[in-house]
Amino acid sequence: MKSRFEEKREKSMAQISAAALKVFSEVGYDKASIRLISKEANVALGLLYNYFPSKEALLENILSSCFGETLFLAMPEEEKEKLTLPDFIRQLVKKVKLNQSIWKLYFNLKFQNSITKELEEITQKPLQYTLQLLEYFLMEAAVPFPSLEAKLIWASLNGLITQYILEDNYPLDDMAYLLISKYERR
Amino acid sequence: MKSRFEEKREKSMAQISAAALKVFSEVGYDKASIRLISKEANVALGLLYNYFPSKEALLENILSSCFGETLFLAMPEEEKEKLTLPDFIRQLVKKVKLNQSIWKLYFNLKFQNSITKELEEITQKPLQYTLQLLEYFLMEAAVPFPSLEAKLIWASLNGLITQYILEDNYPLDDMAYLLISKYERR
Amino acid sequence: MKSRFEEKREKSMAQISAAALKVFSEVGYDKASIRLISKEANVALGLLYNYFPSKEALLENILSSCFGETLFLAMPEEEKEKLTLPDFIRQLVKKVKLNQSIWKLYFNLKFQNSITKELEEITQKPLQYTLQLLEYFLMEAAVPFPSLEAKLIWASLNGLITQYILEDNYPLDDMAYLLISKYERR
Amino acid sequence: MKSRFEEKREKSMAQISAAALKVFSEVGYDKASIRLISKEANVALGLLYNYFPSKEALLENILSSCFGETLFLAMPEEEKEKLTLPDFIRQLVKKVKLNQSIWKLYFNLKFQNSITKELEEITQKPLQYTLQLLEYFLMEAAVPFPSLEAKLIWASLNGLITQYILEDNYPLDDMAYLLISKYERR
DNA sequence: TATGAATGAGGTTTCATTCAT
DNA sequence: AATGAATGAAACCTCATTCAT
Repeated sequence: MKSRFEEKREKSMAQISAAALKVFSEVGYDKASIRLISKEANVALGLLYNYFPSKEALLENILSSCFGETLFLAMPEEEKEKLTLPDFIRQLVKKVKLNQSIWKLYFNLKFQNSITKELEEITQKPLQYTLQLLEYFLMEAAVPFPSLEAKLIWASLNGLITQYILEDNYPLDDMAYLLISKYERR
Repeated sequence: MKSRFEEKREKSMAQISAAALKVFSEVGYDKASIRLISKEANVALGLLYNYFPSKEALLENILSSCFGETLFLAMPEEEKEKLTLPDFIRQLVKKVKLNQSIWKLYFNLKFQNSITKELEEITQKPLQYTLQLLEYFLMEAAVPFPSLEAKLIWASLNGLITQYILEDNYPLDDMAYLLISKYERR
Repeated sequence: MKSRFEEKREKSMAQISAAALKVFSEVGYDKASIRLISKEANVALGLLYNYFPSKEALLENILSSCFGETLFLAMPEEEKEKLTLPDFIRQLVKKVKLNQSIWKLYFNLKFQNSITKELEEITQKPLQYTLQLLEYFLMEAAVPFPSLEAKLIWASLNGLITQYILEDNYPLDDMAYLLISKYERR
Repeated sequence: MKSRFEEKREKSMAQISAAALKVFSEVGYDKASIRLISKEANVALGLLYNYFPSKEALLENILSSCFGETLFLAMPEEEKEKLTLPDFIRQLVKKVKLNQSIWKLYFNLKFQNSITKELEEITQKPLQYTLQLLEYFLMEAAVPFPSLEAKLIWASLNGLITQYILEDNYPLDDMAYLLISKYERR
């Protein structure tokens, strides 16, 4: 059973993390001041430091707890075998739509050279895993140059995601459908 | 004929702009301090303010003088008619390789919500023009859904560009070739 | 007979006081955070404020309960008459060795101008008493300039104590012996 | 010839250093806020960081430029040979009177455990040199246990200095005379 | 034109203290 | 009595910008 304090802790941590993710993704990690985050979280300026030793640690915590899930890292082996490329894309799109903030934050960090070694470790694994998954699908489908082709699909998906993130009303579903159609019958 | 002062002005402005673009793209706009820029430009700390009223104005100047050229805004109408999609992609790739910094800066700003209305105006026109160009090619080639398809190609190209910018030794040429091959004979 | 609550009170107060003295003397009063003190005392962060209204009050309590004893304030008049200067020095040295922390804290406060009027009152009396004691010894021994001489001995002792506190393996006993030898046969 | 800027630099650095030494010695290094120092120096809050990379660097600069001189480190060898113990003490006293602040700061740091390795290096050399000088005098004068005796004199002098620093109207000259008299005719 | 010293608002972080439980 | 989450003032430090020379 959770103690009274544990509950408060978790509630506050969740509030702060959520607020931080929101602010990080909205204005960028660097411009997201602690003041702004705490205001967004409706907590006092210094409370953040009860839970996270630094702004950077807060970032790492958010990424490590969220980023992997937005890709397919957690998927069990047996499900992977049943998945097809179209499924994969459709599911990825669904996940992206639910996790716009984390994707925006990720690209923000990338284009800011703010990815430290710790963050690199957190983000690299799911990304590589995704690429391997793509290669696997293409090999199964006997597509030529499966590795190169996987890279292309991944780049295209990345492009779609960034457009979707940056542009209001981007027709992500249509685009995904179009992309899928290119790889369906081979 | 340019006066001696004008020459000095232009030399200093060029030095500062070049240094600023370099630093902006390397560390990101926000983390690029005026001190760092002036050091990189080998000029005094305050000189920048003789030419640009603010850091943001400097950014605008850089983007407005460089960004359009990296796309096809300056291309005359008659050349446009001779261009084909594969040509377009190849040339775009070439331009991207020569202008990595400006692209990196552009994405940096985008993912930071640092694009003000002024910057939006500067960057939007070339981008829309590019999309129109793509649509034009696809209509010429009688591709179905030319508008949607143009969007997809553009997203894919964006994806390739971001990968190229962020990853060492990304095989951009191979990827571009693969992308082209998908649209060549239809 | 003490109630259960009183026992708890006293135990907690003692724990906190002991921990505070340790931490104060180790890192200095200013840098000794309440968090560190409570951790050292194995009590909750806020418990301290059940017993002491402020950090400063805690300090005052510690000094007023310890500082006097490390000098000879508590000594009864009849013992004082039997004491000689060598005895006094030997006993002082012994006390200093047992109370390094309190001495270190005292000097820490002194050199920080953190001695408030309240603390001044607490510390001044034992120190003056000690000086009077020294004068008394010297007058008994018919030393010329007993008052000035007392000041010199006290300064020398202070010097020895600070060296002992600040330097590992300082030969305090040898030094005290040497000092005694200067005043023994007169 | 000094440039306009060099002059300003030096003037500001001197102002800041002087103010810092004053404030450090008055309230202690830790409690001496940058705000207070800049107010005392009549400069803006941030100017300090044009000249010193950090508060600690400012401290090091002050100590390394002042501390050595307050002892006898700079004294040439031939003068050292002409010096006697009484001379030494008299001169030391004179120097202490002129450099109360630096001495107070030194003790403040010592009793705060704020002496870093860099500061240790800066202060240790002059102190050791002083002790060696004392030993030299005592050996010349054929005093028994010259090394121990040097330590005692040094401790006594330290004691006198601290009393002088901490107490208004402490009769330092009289005390020094008395101390000298103990070592004069041997 | 060019210099860099100077300014002060605002960044991240610490910490004495309060208070609901 | 005891807990530790919560508060916000104030610490050190950075940096865009101004300005006298």
